[in-house]
Order: sequence, then structure tokens, then C-alpha cells
Amino acid sequence: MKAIPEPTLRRLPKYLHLLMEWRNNNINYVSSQAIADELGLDAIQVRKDLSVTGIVGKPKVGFDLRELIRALCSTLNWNNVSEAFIIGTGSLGSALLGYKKFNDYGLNIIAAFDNDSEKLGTKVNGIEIFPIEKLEIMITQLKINVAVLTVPGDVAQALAEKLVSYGIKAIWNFAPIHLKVPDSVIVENAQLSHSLAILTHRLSKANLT
Amino acid sequence: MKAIPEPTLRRLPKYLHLLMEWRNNNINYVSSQAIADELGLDAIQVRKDLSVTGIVGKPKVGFDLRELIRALCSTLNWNNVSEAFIIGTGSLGSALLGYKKFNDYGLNIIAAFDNDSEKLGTKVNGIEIFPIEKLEIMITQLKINVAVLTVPGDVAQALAEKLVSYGIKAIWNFAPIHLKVPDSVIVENAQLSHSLAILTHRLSKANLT
DNA sequence: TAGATTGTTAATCGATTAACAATC
DNA sequence: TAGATTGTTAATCGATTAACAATC
Repeated sequence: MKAIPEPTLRRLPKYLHLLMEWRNNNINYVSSQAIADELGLDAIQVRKDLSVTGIVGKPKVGFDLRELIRALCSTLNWNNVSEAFIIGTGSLGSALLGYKKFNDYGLNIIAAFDNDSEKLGTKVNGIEIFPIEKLEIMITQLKINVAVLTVPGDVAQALAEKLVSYGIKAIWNFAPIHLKVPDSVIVENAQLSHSLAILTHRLSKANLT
Repeated sequence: MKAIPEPTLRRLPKYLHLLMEWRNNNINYVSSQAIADELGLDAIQVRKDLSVTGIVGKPKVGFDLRELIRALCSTLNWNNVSEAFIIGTGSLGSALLGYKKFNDYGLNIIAAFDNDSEKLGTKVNGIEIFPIEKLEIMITQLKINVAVLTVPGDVAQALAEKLVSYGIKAIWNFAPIHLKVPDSVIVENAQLSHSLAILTHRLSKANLT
């Protein structure tokens, strides 16, 4: 069983979003070309990408829309929702707490942590904020595998090490640093600056009229 | 002048962050190996990446830290701050309004827009929220080139088209859809779901003990 | 000088794209 | 059937990695 290439994996949510929109329009079959047109991709690439889900289409007809959605959800594991903690309730952390869509993406935020005593016990979007000291016991007792790290850069590494020692298996890292953790721990970086880098650089090259 | 490969461009902010940390530690020269070790990369790759900034290092000594920082900032165009509008002040938009670091990343948010009449006129982090109707006149009068799009998916495409018609040259897109805009318009996607896709997929493959 | 580190040229690797047979 | 669309195998392209000469 070969691993799915990362570029492919990053495109799968795009397909899924589009197909879910189309489902609402009562469409039943889609061709790779139709998907490619909509997303500005190549039909061959779409077919190759979709093949990693194990789905097979019908020549001349295309792919069964609902089957395809199921296959994509399953490949992304968005059916099996993982419970997660958010560490850090600054502006970004709070925004993520307010974001209800994560459940659709396989993640269920069930608690938040901060060391600002003012925030403790308050709720954001129905999710309670606990003190950092409670992390260990709650991670172990609730068997939490995933942490969303939205703390300032200068404390991120130390916190990541704590999280790992408490048993966290995957970190979604929004802190603007590179986390050094054991290879067995999954780290997915979501730093805004990386995305912005592309934008600002391209902008400087573009001819602004 | 060849374009900088995108993978390289995405690593440049990592280098920059690290080097700025080191600057505070009174380090003056850095080797590609030291950078590579810290970021879990290959020294050869670091050298190749840095070469796109035009900087030259000294054999046996390494790279001048401050010179390197300047070169990276210049390549990313983070010296020339662009003024930008945020469209949509839901939870994510508000979080971005509260994020003061964008100035370091070459972006200066100077106004926000929403069609929720309750929010109009209020300020978040010193930035005023205007009605959507004001977009056209303000974009043209203030000669704004960059828009941060943090609106729900169902209105994102229509808004993007408006923005483009008003003269916006670059869109930082957080809406969970693929924007169809003319090729001349720069779109950088920052959808959380794409990043999360990698995490949930890897998690499903991992052996959780 | 000797040795560490750079920068470049060549080799490898992996993803994208092209070609085309299979099939409904 | 004819034609559209799939799925696979091969070719291309670009990024990463390796090898190594240059140099401080």
C-alpha cells in the first residue's frame, strides 16, 4: 500500500468541497474533465488523484458523485472524528474555537487551554477554557491524540514537548516556529506567514498598473 | 531572471524566522548546516534556497546573519508593506484583524468590510469596519491592491469578482472554495481544510498505541 | 597549510503530463 | 455502432540530493 503523495492529498479537500456543492444541485455523475475545469486543473491529474481513493469510474459516464464523496471522506478519514484540544486562546485560538466546521473535517474540539486566569472557566462557542496545568490529566484521561497549538512562538517548543510527553500523537501547529518533536509525532504546520510569503513575493514581481 | 520555485519560496519564511531569533542571541555568522539541523532540512537544500536571494556566503565561515535577513526580507518583499482590506469579519476575519504581526510580513490591514449592520462603525484592534457598499470607492481612492477574503463560501466568488472589477490585484483567500478570477490576479489560498487534510489522513495511517 | 564550508554541475527521484488501449 | 470517458503505461518536467571543485 503506497503512501498518497502529499500534493495529491492537498487537492482532495478541493474535490470534496466541490462535489458536496454539486450534490446539492442534484447531480449524480461527474467527469474528471468537469472537475478539472472548475478547479483549473488537468483532467488526467484529477483522475490520477481520485484513483488513490480506490474508486472506479464508468467510461463515458464518469464517477458516481455520492460514491466519490464517500471515498474521499474515507481517504481523508473525515468520517472518524478525532477529539482535540486547543492550546492557547489568543486571537487565532479563539477564532478557531468559534469555527464550527472542524467537525466536517474530522476534528472535534472539546476543550481549550490557557494560562490567563481571566479566561479560565469561561466558554467560547460552548467550549470551556481550562488552565494549562490540567493538560496532563485531561489528555491522559480523555485519551486525546490531537492538539491544536495556537500559542506565541517563544513558548511553543516547550509546550509541544509537554504535549508529546502527555501522549499527544499529532500537533496542528499555528505557532510561527519549527517544532522539534520525535518522528513518531505528526506535525502539520499551518503558519500564515508561509502562505503570505507567496503572495507578497508574487505581488512584488507583478506589474501593478 | 528565473522565477523562484514555490517550494523554495515557502521555506524562505522559515529561514527568516529562525535567523531573526538567532540575531537576538548575538550570532553573526551562520552555516547552511546549522540552519538545516534546526529546521530538519538538508544543508545543500538550504544553500540552494538561499542562493535565490542572491546572497553569497564565505567558505569556512558561513553567511553573514544580518545580510541574510536583509536579503530574505527583500526577496519576500517584506520591506515594502502593502496596504490591504479584510472582507468579512466573522470569527476568522476578526482574528486576523487582531493579529498584529502582518506588518512584519509585508501586509498592513487598514480597513475591514462586512454587511452586518451591527458591526458597522465599530473597531477591532483599531481597525474600523465599513459596509460592503463602500468597497468600490475605498479601493479606488486608496489604491488598494490586496484583499483578504474571509467570507462564507457561498458569497466568496461573487465578492471576488467585485474586488477584481474594483482593481484588486491580489486575493488572500480563506473562503473554502476555488476562486475563478482572471490569470492576472494573484490568488493565494489559505484554507485550513487543506492543511487539516494532511493531518487527519496521516493520523488514520498512524499506529495509535 | 589543512580543513571546513560554499557554490555549481550532474544524478536521482517523484510528480505531472502525454499517449493510448479498454470499455460502456 | 460511434464516441466519450476511464485507467494505465510511458515521457517529461522540475525539485531534491549527490558529487566535487573552489576558497577562505
